[in-house]
Amino acid sequence: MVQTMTLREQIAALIKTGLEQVQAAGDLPAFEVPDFIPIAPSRHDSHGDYGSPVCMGLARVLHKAPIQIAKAVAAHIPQAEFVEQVEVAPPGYINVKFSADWLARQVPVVLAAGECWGNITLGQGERIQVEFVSANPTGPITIGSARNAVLGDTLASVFEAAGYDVTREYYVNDAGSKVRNFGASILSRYANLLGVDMPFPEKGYPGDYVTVLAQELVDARGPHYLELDSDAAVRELAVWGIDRMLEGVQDDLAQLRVSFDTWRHEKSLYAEGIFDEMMQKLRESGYVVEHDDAVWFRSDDLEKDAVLIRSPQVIPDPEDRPTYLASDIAYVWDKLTLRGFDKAVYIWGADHHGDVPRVQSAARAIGLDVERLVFVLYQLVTLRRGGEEVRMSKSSGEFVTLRELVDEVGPDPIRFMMLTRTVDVKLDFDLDLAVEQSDRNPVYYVQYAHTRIAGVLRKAEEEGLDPFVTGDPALLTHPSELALIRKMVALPDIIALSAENLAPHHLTTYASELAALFHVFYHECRIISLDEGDVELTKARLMLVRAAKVVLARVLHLMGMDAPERM
RNA sequence: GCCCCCGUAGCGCAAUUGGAUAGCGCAACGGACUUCUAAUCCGUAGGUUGUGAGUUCGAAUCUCACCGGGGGUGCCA
Repeated sequence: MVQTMTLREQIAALIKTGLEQVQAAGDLPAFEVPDFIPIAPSRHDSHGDYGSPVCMGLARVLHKAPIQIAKAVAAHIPQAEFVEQVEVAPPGYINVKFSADWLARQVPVVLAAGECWGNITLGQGERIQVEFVSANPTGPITIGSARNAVLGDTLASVFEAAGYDVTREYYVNDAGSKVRNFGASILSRYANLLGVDMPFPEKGYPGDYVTVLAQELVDARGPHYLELDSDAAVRELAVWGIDRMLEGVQDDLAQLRVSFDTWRHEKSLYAEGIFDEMMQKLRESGYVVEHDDAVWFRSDDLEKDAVLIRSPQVIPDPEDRPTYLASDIAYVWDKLTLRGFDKAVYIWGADHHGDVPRVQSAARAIGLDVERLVFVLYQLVTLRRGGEEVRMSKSSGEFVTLRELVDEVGPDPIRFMMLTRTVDVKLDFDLDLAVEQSDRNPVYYVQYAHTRIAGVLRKAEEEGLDPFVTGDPALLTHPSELALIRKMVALPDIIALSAENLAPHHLTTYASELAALFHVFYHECRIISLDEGDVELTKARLMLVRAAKVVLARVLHLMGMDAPERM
């Protein structure tokens, strides 16, 4: 069950019709109907459920008071099943109030939709690729990447719900000098373990995990790699090490309930000739210049040129060739042309914001529509322990791994905390607070609502009632029941909002509000009553809480969280 | 030097993207369990949205300047 129009869109359509009809009827002079009609949920009950200030904007063109325009328009807004009343409020709002009957009747609709509740057709099957995490495979996943992982995965889920055909991809940076340093780091540790002195590379990776890898090698292969030519050994060990790290990355992310459809290796862009194809294109169209022992990408929409590749001669082995921008351009070409995605979404830390114009400009240079590139830049995570900031970097060898954190607090609190804030704000991750399992942690508030419903349904069964009864929705008339349903029917709009604005944090706000309305309802209305006169009401309310449970589970699952039956 | 992000109640953050009376959670204070899980609910208190101008019917939101905090970038030029 997929909704083709969200409530917001339906209301916009009604008002649009009103705007057209009022002119056709000659009640207002001719004017151009705006293609975007602002509609927002009302913040006060006296304003109905949704309101639109569209007539305020028309006051100037029509030289009339907004309230008069609103009245004239409102008179031409057609009837709709879900609308009880269209009201005009000063200074010129058009407010729409939902019909209570209609709201109650949405309960079985939600139940019928089940885990599909909230799905919309916004994306119209467009193929969208979300590339995220893509951390260098030269070490384990850190907490810094956790925000990326959660944002990317959740956004991908939101896109799926919004009707896109989604691919989750991890880009493996397995070419270039970092990889060589990684291999050399392993070799040096390996040699040391075997009692052979070998200097540690200047830009090597000092973390303990490298020594662990080296030990593994010693155990498995003995001194084999010392017998090889050291270049060959480094090369072999780099490939082996990266494979080993990727296994760990995949595993760690799985613990956070993040997984990928595809893993694209940077090296394969060279092996498949995509890199050469792209360079060829750029050369032909004159975007490439060579000077100072480097190849530059030159474009009028960049203030400065950007380094494409460090050495002008095309060296066959990408590991010997620090490439800067070039791989990224080949990769865009791969995404949008060779593999035919309609859109490519990049989830990047704000420290990469400088790369955005370069990639955009390069995409334009190879003839791609920049609108197809979507960048989500999030502010970085700072980690606190005991009130003190923990600096992290793989090259310093000091960091807190995702694995450690997940083992300690579980995936749900991490996911919720990473999602709560907008991407624009820096995230302070307080390890002490994350560990704390108390009501200071809003995660449990939402999950508890789900658990409570599960408890009620179990209780119903114990009392000999059928928890899956179909009741009469018309009996659901209590204000707290209707408030809960109002929130339930808003989910499709929340999904649209999150997808359009690349803002998955709306899900956490929504989940908390939904849970709050359930808790209020729970206090004000007894669900299971064994009184003879309450038989029908009990059925109706069991049906309502079951639907509420469906919506809570849906939004929790969209966020990649568990919807527990017990806590 | 230039670029990006942030500044909203004591603290941490929202505000459907320019709309009505700026919300939520912690923390504080006062209430509610012989009841389907109190990890809950109800109430009280807390604000010149960093400062100053501008844009307009209307600004937390857009523009400019300044003040604070964070991050990027500057070898060619």
